[in-house]
Amino acid sequence: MGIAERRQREKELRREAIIKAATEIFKKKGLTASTMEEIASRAELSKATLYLYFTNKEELFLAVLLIVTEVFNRVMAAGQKAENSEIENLHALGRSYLEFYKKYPAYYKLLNTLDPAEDFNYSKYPISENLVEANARIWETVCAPIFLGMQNGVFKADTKPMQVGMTLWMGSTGIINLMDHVANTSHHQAPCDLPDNSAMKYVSPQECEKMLDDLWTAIINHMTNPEYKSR
Amino acid sequence: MGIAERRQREKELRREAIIKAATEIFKKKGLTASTMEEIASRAELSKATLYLYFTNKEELFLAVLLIVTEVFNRVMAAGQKAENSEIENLHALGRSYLEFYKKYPAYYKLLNTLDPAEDFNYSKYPISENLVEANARIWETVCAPIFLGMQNGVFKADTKPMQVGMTLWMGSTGIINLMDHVANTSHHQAPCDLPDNSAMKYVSPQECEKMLDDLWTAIINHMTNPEYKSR
Amino acid sequence: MGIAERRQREKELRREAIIKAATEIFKKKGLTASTMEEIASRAELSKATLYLYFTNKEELFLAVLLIVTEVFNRVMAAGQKAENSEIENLHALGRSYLEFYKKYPAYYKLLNTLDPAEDFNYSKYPISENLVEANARIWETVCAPIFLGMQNGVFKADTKPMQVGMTLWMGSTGIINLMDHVANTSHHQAPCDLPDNSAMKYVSPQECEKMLDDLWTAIINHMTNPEYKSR
Amino acid sequence: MGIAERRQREKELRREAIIKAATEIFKKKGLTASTMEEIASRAELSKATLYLYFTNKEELFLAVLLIVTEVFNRVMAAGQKAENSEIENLHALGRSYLEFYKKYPAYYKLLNTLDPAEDFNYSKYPISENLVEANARIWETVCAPIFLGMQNGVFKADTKPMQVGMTLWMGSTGIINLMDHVANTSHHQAPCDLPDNSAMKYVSPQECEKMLDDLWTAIINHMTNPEYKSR
DNA sequence: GATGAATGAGTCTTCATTCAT
DNA sequence: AATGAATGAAGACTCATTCAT
Repeated sequence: MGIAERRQREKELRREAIIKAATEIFKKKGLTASTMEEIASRAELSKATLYLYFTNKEELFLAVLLIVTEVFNRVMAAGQKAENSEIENLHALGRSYLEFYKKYPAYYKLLNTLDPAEDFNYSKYPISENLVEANARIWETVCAPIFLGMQNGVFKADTKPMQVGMTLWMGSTGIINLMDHVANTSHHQAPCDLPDNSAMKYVSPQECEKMLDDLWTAIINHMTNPEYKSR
Repeated sequence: MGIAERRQREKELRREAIIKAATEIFKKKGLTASTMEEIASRAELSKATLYLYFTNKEELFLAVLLIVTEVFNRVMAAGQKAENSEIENLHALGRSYLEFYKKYPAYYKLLNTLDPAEDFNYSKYPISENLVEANARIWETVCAPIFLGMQNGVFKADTKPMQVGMTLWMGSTGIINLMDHVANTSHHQAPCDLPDNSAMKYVSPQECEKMLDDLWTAIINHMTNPEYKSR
Repeated sequence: MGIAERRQREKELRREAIIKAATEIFKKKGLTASTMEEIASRAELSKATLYLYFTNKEELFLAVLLIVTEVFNRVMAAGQKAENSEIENLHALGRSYLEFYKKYPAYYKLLNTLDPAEDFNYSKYPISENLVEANARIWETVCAPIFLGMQNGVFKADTKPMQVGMTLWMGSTGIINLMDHVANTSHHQAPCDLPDNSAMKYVSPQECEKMLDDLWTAIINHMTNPEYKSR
Repeated sequence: MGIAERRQREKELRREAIIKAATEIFKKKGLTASTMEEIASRAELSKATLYLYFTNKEELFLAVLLIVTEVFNRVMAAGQKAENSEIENLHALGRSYLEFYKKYPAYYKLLNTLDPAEDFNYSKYPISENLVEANARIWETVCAPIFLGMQNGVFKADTKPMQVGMTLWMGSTGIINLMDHVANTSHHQAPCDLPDNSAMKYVSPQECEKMLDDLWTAIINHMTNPEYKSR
């Protein structure tokens, strides 16, 4: 009995190893420029082996995307606690997003910089359904505290959940992109001629985190009914 | 005007035609997936001709990027007027960014969704210096009113220009991305199960524009000294 | 009967199952285009198992050919009866050939439409000797009544057995091919513009059988000494 | 003006060179086992060049088939003369077939031993229409004298043109195959144990030709009205 | 004995780039 | 200056075959 199970587990592990390798390569080069050869070599497997686990490059890409999205969901959901206030849970989402970026930078990058692959027909692959479902779950997680808050009267009645959700989302993404940019280019020359007190030239990661916090605070504050405002 | 000059002008026109064609293709497919064949055919030229104007695909890509950046600079600068207040000029930057997106969607997309081409060694190409320079000019344009405002006492002394600039930048990008996303997917189903008053389900482009305006207002307000605040 | 014997028998059965599966696939796609994967799957075995019974694809192909040839021999021989006249036995060969086609269409096809695989060095495989031997037996069967008839004075003394044999052979093959062609294409449109009485457009299988009979009759008649002619 | 024409002509020549090379390879190995590499190398061109002239291997194969069929048509039609009797023209068809085999053995082989490529969807390629048309023309050529002869009362009224045509066809093919077989194996050992007067062992090419002639004579005679019979 | 898993060696096809005209 | 033609160098994907269990 144990043998079959071990086999199964090993197979699962190998699948994950491939996905891990693929994640790195896809992150670096995008779908088109990544080669199965390179992914295989990074996974220390032969090219042909990849095809035992995935029908082709596109499907492997979707598998990667699915894992990334699921991990993302997990991280986001982990911060949500039923016993916390909606406001607290919303703030937690922001922190979780940041945490996700820090813990899985490759995943973050992949999620936010796909190449524009116009002819890629996702829907051809069964796995794409899981992906769509996982994406929907993201939105549910993000919007849940907003809805709850509206029902409980914490947030204003005219709040538009999707709008708020997207704003938080995109805004956070913008700032985290900034943080990432800063992290990766601090050793380059200054992008423009600034006055001499170069202390102000750059935004530190810490400052970015603060900006992120500010953004969420501002937006949440904006839709919170006065009697629930804390800060 | 002599023959040589006409020749020169025709050559310039052809170069631009190539860049125009390349822009469309690169936008649709990114650097790697675009082919010289397709670009040539769109420009109604032979593949070989492209190589008379650009040494290779990478250089053509940089040329496209340079044009895009320059147009962007032009649009951003066009809204700045010496006779206007710094606050007014800052707001104008936000409006110009939006205008750029609307007028040159292909350029906008290119500027914001490059594929991650790690091996692409820009610096190999002389043209990359122009690009770096053009990028620097963006920052100068964006930061100029902030600096000026600080010197004039309109903005708080502890304002960090780059930080503010980047926040405006990334935040705006986030919202415009959102708007673009909305524009391209408004016919799809709701991404999650929302309550029945579906009026609030989607963010309209108009709402996005408002969000953008709010963002700028909030940030500018934040750093403006009380005595200069208008709204 | 002991375990070893049962084992032996099971092994034989499995071998035959593989050959059966392979026959179908080879018939459909020829040697090169057939894959071990497909054969294995049709035999409901794993690919690796095939290699327990055959050293490689080529040898499996030869094994199939050998079986086919042996079955062919069996069918041809089955119609021959020592008590019958040579003329009767010759006619029986023609009927047997037709019977073989009808009973084992896949075998027939395989025997008559091999792909031209020039590099395939049969002689490398021991089994090829059996095959050569089996092929020789075909000729013996076919030529035997001719020789006998010549010895008995039934057939003319200047008859050339091989020539007659081959003529019968190839002629029959031609007609059976025709029959097969007709069977597989009767639903298509007429291959050329024929006059309206389309009754004559096609050759029915029955007509083909008649043609076959006529061919044999004509050839046999041709070499039969007048005093033995029956029809 | 001359330049463009020369270009055009050279291009046509190159196309033919590729088809020539492909014919040889396809004849030897069939569609599946032939490689573009080998064809290219035989044509003394690079692999990629083949793709300038044909969209893929299948289309190249069809192009080869089309050429072969057209040459065949040409050879068959060349023997037909309006001033000759229908009987004479029918005989000429048989001679032309033999001539085709002798002059273009590779073509003959290709036409008669295609591999069974079940999934090959010919109709996908525009060129397949030409092929279908060329095939139809074969039948028209073969059947024309039969029809004419029937109209003129030379052949019996109950003659079935297609049946006769196919019989001639397949019968001839059978005999020519035999001839080819003989030609290619005369150096092998005897396929069976024949008596010592081995003079009768083999059918000489000349004998084959005689057989062929006999076949046609027999069939034509069979359907000819008595008053027109010559031999 | 049977098989799941792995892979080396291709094979088709594409494409950036060069070159003769 | 422009281009048709040619090709070397990849890259996705396949498959016969091996091997550890």
